Amino acid sequence: MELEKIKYYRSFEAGQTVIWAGDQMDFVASVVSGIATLTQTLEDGRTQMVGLLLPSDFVGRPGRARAAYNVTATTDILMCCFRKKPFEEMMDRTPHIAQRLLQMTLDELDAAREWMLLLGRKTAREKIASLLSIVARRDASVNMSTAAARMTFDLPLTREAMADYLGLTLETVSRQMSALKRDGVIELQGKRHVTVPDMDRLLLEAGDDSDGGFLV
Amino acid sequence: MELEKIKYYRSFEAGQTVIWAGDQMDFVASVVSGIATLTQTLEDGRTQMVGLLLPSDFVGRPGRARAAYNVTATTDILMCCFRKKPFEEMMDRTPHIAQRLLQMTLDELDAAREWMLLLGRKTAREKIASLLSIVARRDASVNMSTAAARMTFDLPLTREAMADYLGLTLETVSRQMSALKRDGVIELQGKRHVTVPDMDRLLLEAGDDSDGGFLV
DNA sequence: AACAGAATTTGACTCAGATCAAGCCCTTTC
DNA sequence: GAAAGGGCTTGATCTGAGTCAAATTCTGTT
Repeated sequence: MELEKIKYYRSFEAGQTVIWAGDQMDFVASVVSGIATLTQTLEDGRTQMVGLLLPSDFVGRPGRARAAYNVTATTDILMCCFRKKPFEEMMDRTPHIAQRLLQMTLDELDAAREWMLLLGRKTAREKIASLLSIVARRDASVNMSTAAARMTFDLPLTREAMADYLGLTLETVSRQMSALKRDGVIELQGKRHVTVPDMDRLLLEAGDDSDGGFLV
Repeated sequence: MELEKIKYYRSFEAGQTVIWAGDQMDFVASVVSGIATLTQTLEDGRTQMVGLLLPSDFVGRPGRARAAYNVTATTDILMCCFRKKPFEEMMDRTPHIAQRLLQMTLDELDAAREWMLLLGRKTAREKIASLLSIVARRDASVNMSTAAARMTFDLPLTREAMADYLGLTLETVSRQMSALKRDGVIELQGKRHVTVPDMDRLLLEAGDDSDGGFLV
């Protein structure tokens, strides 16, 4: 594909900021490996994560000069970048790219709206359960494990990052994790490694309709 | 334009439901006049508005059979509809449409993310002030009035709809409206007609960076 | 192995916003 | 013009999550 010619790679270490909101951003990129976060902040420092970037996710917006959000590497991360100008020109010539990007953006919009419901209306416990089931689900799709059975994964986020994602404080996140553990909904090996003995139970705690339509 | 040939109009009265989440949806549409809302609900009835549809906004998703959200007319509304099948075929043939749709979707995504910050991190007072400034801003762009001066508009939403948008209860909305009035940030003529004597003051109360980048 | 610093947990207390409960203000309607 | 109902306001009280403040556990380092 023609895109190959204009791509290059950049890597960032865990904790590094990839882009600051408001900065000039002359490339678009997609995540190859690792995890990054999109965050917004109020000037007094309150911060809200507005997106989680997983491998294959796209960053940047054609037709916009400046970054709208902070992008931070949560783990070591490798990104595949395209200079924006050539990318935009190619998009004009190759309808397929715009269509693909449209599908991805619509998926992100759905995920954002799902998250609005969570932020606006769910309790702290439901929020935590929702986040855990999303991470579990993603892991399941990668490891093609069976759906409702026992399930194990690593949390890719610190308690603080979880709090920023869920619109909570890190103390509340910690308390609710402890509560879910005490109630047998999850088991913890260390702080980050989680086992879910009964996925349906977790989904129930998340408060969604049982079908579950998260994307992220 | 070729789209003209497959379009038709539908109108709905204030309060009517345009589409239920989960329903078959064999058309896409754009709002001609009036206002509609996109809402999501948890099965116990908690509801969160995830989008506000104003004239020129687009509803529906190419490549998806069922509606993801409830769409409700807040005012009498006129929509311009296209049957989905022909619309999708046309999108394949006409790259321009996909590109235009991509821009609109990216704008919606930005708005959704701005709203995530509001839902996750703002206080009730800031939420109300934010909503008022968005409505005021939209009105200003329609009526091309000057920016920071005295400004007057009608709220297109009931207190309950405001609550669903902001992730609050209608009592809290009412109390905060009263508080903003008491503090001279807004003036009320009746329940729905609002005057903002000092737009900068309102923006300050909304807690955003002073530049303000809301889209909706 | 002991130390330093970060990440996390836990406790005590506070408070913003929810809940429950009247009551008020408009329209509409009979 | 009385009644009825929807939309809104206001008050009293309750509570879930925030805040402040220590512990505790984990990790990497010297």
